[in-house]
Amino acid sequence: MNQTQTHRPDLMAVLEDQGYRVTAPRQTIVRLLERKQEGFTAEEIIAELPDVGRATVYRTIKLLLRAGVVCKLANMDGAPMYSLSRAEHHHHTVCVACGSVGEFRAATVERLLRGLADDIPGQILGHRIEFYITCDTCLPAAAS
Amino acid sequence: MNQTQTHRPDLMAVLEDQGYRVTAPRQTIVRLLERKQEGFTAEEIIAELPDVGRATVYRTIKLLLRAGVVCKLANMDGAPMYSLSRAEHHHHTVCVACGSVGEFRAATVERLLRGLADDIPGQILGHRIEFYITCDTCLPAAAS
DNA sequence: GCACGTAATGATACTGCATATCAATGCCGC
DNA sequence: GCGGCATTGATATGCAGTATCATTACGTGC
Repeated sequence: MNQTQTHRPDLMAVLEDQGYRVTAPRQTIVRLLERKQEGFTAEEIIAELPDVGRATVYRTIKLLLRAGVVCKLANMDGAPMYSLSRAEHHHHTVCVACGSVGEFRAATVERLLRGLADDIPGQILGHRIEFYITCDTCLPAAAS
Repeated sequence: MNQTQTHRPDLMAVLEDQGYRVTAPRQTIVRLLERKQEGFTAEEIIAELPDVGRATVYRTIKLLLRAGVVCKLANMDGAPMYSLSRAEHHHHTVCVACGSVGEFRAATVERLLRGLADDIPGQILGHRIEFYITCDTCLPAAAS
């Protein structure tokens, strides 16, 4: 539950472990992502890397998604965004002001999920839980 | 927590209350929506109502969204869908097999939200909670 | 060190979902 | 009946993402 703790994985190594080649475009993308503190959109990455084709950007993001080191989420409007993930199973907080994405894995959530199994008819396959916040850093500015 | 209980609002009356005109296209759309048992997509509505322009369908859905009688949600793949809403504040279960949307408002969820306020840095503005399930009706078929 | 096969790339086109534009129409009050 | 605003729908556009496909790069076996 510490938002500032950043265990940043070596994304390229992750891809390599999965048997993918280390190529120049992939390294370019991955290096950019590793520097991102906030959530990001695919189009943003594409714009920042004019020398890499859009297909490659989307492909690489998809590889990272499958590898579990990147998460796809949505901002409050439902627009898609991505964020690096550090923990295994977690949920997200998205600051509507600065776009920073936090992860939390409160024990209460997991307890809730177990309790809810009785409340929900049928078999639970998956869930989506996201919180939209004004983060501590943005709160002072928002108050003005 | 009763999925089959359907208090179906008169959608046209809702729009009228907000000061919008009762027009033929809007009535056509609204009548179709009122018959929907499952979640639906905008394109589905557009396809079923060839005489109504797509802009009008999207516009009407947006009016209903703002009025709070329709909810926008996402299926497990993240594809957007809509559903009529009956209760005030609730969350959704989406059956991945038949697309039926259930609402639940388990007390545990609200308790969770209050407890989480301490865990999450900053001020919570909103959240998104969706469960993807195989509903009781589809379970037998899924087992085969 | 070369040839072959597969992985990867990127230009382009396309799909799905949704909004913007805008001229035409319709309804309402006066 | 007229002036004005709400509404409509055809069309264009935008955004997110995938499909296609010819070309290039890589790595492995020989």
